[in-house]
Amino acid sequence: MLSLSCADPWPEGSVVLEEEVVTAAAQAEERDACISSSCGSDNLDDSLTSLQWLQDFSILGANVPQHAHQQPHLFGQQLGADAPASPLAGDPASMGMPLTPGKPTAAAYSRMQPLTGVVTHGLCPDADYRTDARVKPPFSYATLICMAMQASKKSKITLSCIYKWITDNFCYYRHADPTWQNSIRHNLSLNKCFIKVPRQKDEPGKGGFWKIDPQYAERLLSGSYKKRRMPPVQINPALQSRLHINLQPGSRTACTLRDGLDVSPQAQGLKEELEEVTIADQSWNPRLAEGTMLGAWPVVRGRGGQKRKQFGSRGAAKVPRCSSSPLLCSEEQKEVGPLKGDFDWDALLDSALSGELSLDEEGPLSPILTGRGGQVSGGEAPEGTTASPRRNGSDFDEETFLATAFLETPWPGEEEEEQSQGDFLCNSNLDQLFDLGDSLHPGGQMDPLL
DNA sequence: CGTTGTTTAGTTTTGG
DNA sequence: CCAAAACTAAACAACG
Repeated sequence: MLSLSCADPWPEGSVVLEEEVVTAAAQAEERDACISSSCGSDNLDDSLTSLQWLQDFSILGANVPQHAHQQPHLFGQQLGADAPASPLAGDPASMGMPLTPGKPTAAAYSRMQPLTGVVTHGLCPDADYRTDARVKPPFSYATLICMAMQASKKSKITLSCIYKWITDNFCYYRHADPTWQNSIRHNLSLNKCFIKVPRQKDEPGKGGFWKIDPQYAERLLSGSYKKRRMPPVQINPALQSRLHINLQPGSRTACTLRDGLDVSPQAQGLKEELEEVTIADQSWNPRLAEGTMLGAWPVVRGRGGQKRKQFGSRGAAKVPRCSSSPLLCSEEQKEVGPLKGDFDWDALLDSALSGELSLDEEGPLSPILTGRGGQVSGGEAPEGTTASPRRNGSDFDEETFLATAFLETPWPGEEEEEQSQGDFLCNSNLDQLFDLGDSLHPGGQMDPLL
């Protein structure tokens, strides 16, 4: 019943490395990072950073042909289609938005698509989630949250930062009904993968921080994941109605990648899956797609959300359509900095794992057993033992696992944080991870545990 | 008052 | 067909 309510797939106790101690230093660090990012004055260089990232990414992809198909080029988009010079050119509403510079923004992903393995041919080149408000990103909320977390380069970020990252990187959400934020919050609260890190009393600002529960990152390595494809592309109803967009269902999304998918052997197997997945439209890395629960969307999903609910009931007014929105307080604006669109699953995982190993950003901390429940700031009995029925995260793990897979190599240029977060997932480890992944999905089969 | 966080409940989609 | 997962909606409390 609950969206993320699946019982904890992993019975083991949850070992949350870090106590919910948000040290002043950590906070300062976070702020600093934020300041130097999208919210900062240097954000004007968004395009440049994005390109830099893109380039780095492509290079990485090239270096790792074996896992090329794992590259996050899910954002089908033609290279260059989205001129970095105009980050949100396609989104009038986003004009002036301090796009999170550099790093894998949605657009960046789309841009690099052609540079990455498997899904580089005949894939849906039109979808640019960063600028196209009509297409709902194929990411689950959990994935979006994780992406934001990863992008922040910090193991923990605020809710507002998550909002910001999402709105900055996904045009759809800038125009979508604000209810998605409710879903984000719901996800954070419900998903076992996310841990709430209370804000220190002396720390100004509202709400706490959120981080990924290391135990889930760890479990990613165990291949404990299932797959589930995301629903079909959803046209932003709000935007659509607002702009009276003349959508041509299928035109944008109806693309196949059946042609020219000659990649690694593994890709072969994936290809089938891919076809299955992309047959409908969305085209991107099958693996990533699955990992992130992207997957094809067979049909335009005219989902119930709006069906059941009346817009404007109560959320309509609270959502900022633009990153500079009132959604964020000055402090939070800064926090968003690190979000720069930096999306490195490796780092994310690394961070999480490191955290578990007391390598969390907040400094060496002794691993602390804590229950997941955000409230649990201290140590609580391993929740994993008592699989909370309301907790879910299986897919998240899957997503993270897979997402991490393609990002086997750290982003060049991301050194700073990466290093600070430890090298737990060094190449060797990643290799293992990938090996596991491969072994788990022979022939494209993604359900080792199923 | 708005944001944040929790919780409950219903709907839709997907995979087995 | 069923269960699980993902999503949506909404009520409500706490907090700044």
